[in-house]
Amino acid sequence: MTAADAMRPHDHGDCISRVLDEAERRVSQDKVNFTPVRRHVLEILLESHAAMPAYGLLKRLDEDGFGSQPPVVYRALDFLMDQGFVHRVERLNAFVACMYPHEAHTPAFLVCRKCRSVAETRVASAPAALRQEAQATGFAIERPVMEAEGLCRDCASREAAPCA
Amino acid sequence: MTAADAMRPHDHGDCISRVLDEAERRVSQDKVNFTPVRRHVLEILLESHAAMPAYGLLKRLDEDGFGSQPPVVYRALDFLMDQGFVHRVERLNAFVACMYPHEAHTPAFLVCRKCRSVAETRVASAPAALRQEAQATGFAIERPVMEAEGLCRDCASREAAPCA
DNA sequence: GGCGGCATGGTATAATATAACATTCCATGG
DNA sequence: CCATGGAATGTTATATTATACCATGCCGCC
Repeated sequence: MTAADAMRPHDHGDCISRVLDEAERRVSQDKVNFTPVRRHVLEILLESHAAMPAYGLLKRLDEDGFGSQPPVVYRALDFLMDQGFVHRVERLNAFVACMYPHEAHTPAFLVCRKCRSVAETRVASAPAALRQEAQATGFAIERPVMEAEGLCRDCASREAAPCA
Repeated sequence: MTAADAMRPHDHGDCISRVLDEAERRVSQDKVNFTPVRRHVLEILLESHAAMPAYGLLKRLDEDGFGSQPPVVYRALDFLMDQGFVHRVERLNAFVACMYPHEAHTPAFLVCRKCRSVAETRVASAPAALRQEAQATGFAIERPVMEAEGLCRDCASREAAPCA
């Protein structure tokens, strides 16, 4: 699935089960502890390709009978990010399920400033200019952040014809 | 000045006056309104190459006799970002003075996760992979965000020899 | 059994950001 | 001259995001 695919209708059940399967596989392999809260947070995020703020997730957790306090969701998110199942979208202070949990990658996002939809794509590494600068200054890059804020196709057409 | 230079001692008064001069020039040219609060926020940010959180700036504004309420600083920052005099570092929810206010550019940052120092460099555009994805999905990129979290040279050496 | 590590539950509070409304100043046109 | 409208500011209140900290339970292991 590419980011372009994600923006079109598709069999979303597939996304969910592919990712969850991968998570389960890793659990048994790496002995990581895929507890109910953690799993549930991932499931919620997988319900859509949109980024969700921590407190949106927390509300869901509460409704679904898990804890209702901030640390609950932040702990689960920390775990899921460590495992690479979830990414943080810095521009939004929000979180998305990773669409490529089975392959190491540097994620990059297209973030619509209007509807806040998020498309994930993979890139090989940080931009060359940034890597060079890092090299020159002795800076060790650990986590590149690549995001682009803009307008998705749908919002752009709505902006062009505001009467719609 | 390159990011590498910023990380070394240098005549910092030069940085300040170069940037302020440019700001003044643009003010008269573009008829933008470089009011005292706005100017003071820029001056504070120019005091160092570090990123400063909004409430750190606000504290300074208050001490220096400008307003003490959040909107004061956020409005000034919005203005300065529109003018390209200030960038927002998403990873830190913090702000830095731009080191290249006289040239249009896409900024990119190296952000130390330990000391939170920030080095700015310029890149030509968003990474090719992201631009391609945008093209494919009809997404219009307006503001690329490129940051790399990691360890600066100083913090790395301190981490290696924690007894220091 | 006791100990250590890990996960959880929870309180409290810190840090970041915006909404909304009132006021002032001043350029511009009637 | 003065009305009017835009831009900047002042201020209150509140929303949103995040972490510090302490207590408890569970489980594997020596």
